Amino acid sequence: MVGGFVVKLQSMNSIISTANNPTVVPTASGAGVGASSASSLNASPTFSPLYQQIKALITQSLQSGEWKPGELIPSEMELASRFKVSQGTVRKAIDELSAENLVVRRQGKGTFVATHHEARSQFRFLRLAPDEGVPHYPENRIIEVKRMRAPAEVARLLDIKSGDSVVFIRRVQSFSGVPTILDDLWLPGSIFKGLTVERLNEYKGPMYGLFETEFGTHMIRASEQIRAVCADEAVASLLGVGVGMPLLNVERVSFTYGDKPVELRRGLYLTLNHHYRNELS
Amino acid sequence: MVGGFVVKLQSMNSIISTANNPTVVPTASGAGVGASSASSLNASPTFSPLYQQIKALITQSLQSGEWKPGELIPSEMELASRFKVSQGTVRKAIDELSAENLVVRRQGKGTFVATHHEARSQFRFLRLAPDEGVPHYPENRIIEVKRMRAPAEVARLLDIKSGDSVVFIRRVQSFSGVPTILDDLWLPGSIFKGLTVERLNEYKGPMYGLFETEFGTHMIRASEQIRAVCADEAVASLLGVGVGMPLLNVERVSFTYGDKPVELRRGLYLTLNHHYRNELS
DNA sequence: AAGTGGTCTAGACCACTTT
DNA sequence: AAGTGGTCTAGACCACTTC
Repeated sequence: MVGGFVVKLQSMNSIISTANNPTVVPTASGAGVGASSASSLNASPTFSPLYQQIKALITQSLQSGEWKPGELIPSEMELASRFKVSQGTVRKAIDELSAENLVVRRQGKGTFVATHHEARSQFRFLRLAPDEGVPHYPENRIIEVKRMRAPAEVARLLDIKSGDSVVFIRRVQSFSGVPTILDDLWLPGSIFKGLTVERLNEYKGPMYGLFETEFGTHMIRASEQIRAVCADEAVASLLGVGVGMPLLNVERVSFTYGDKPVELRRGLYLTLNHHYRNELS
Repeated sequence: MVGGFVVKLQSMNSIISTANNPTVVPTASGAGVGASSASSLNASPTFSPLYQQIKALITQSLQSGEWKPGELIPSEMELASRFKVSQGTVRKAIDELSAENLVVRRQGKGTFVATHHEARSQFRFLRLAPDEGVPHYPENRIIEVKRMRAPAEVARLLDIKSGDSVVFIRRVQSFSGVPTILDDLWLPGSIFKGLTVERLNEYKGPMYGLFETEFGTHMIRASEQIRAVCADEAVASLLGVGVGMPLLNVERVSFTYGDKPVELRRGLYLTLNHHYRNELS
């Protein structure tokens, strides 16, 4: 990435009225971004503010891997000169990226690409907390890893074709030795080639860290649906509880850049001594 | 509120060093920002940035009822001149208040105090969504309203004394005629005087709207803990399901300005055709 | 001392709403 | 036309980190 490709305008009107310019105005060195075509007939093409365009450009660099998780990105001043905009505009773009947890600012040091290898955001995606005491990370036990063909429902949620290869993982997580979470995961086979039970067991730390480091896939957000269910025989046996024990059924779809789904997870949570915490604001 | 009492500085150092000023300095005419200097002793009492102080002042006006829910607050320019700071600083303060849903900006019209009487934020605190189709608001049936003395646990969560008066409400909410939510609520008696089953039944719309309008208490955030339980006989009967049916147990504490708890709610959700939705980001 | 992000200001113009 | 919030710029200084 060298030249800034940015459209400096806030609305279509200004351009049109000023002169008979095309709907897109290139800045010093480039053609426009978000410049929806140079069509003469424009049915309200909705332009973004400059900082939104800058934000999109930065996000592209994150997605393309130009800057990898944990790495330092260019300073605001440097990005400003690269994109030929003011530092304040870059700042506003990064403000939003920071609010969305895509990057992390550190005063005096710079702005870093967010990573799952940090205690800071360790509990962002682990919502099960103990009723008493402080949260801590569970122990991991991999039950099964296999490749299979995606059932229709799994394929639909992962946005792949039914029958496409997926990696299936079953694991049990325990707190202080007490089995509490039974997770079933389905991962797109095209992304997670070579994922084995050995690699999963070798890896200490959060699984999203492994996804990030070993498979170049950084998860940035997830959507969950929660229901109450009863343990059947198989589940009860794995969690060491009686059949019929009420459990939280947490179905999660995780996304990477560009709203691309990269994980489907079905968790069964035992909530005798833990609870799913949620802040509504 | 007339004069702005605002400390224009970013750290304690500047104050102490400049002179033997008190820790708070009124800004008659806008003394210099960040009058830097060398300090003799840094006790590190952590000063807030100017915009945080402005934010706190605005929040006070919200809390005191100077501006009521739904009302227009003074424009950014007016607040800037009132507090003797720049418009940009007021803007940054309001940016955060807006992000926290305490106020709502409307371009061209002004900034309004957030209210629960709006379709916009109707589903902010109703997280149960249908598995199929679009979300809609449930019908309400009040089962019981009574005053009682707060049990120890209820008192603890509401931050009142055990035995203090509380209003207890039980209601069932239905979607398309199907009973789905059984709510038990405990409200501090000191705030909710004169709350009767008639008033609850008269009132159409979200209960937080009634709290806001009739009792001057605006709920701004809530904390939930979710568990899986099984329906006992009483619950099963009210929800029209069999004993042992798994249900979500959602325990909520709601807060108004100043992190003051104003509601304790225990909801039991039937999740056969609905789910609790949650976005992790 | 130099470089980074964080705060504050001042001014310009745009987009939207109401008068 | 006037007033509001929204965007963009430019410059100053502060706080923090590293050299």
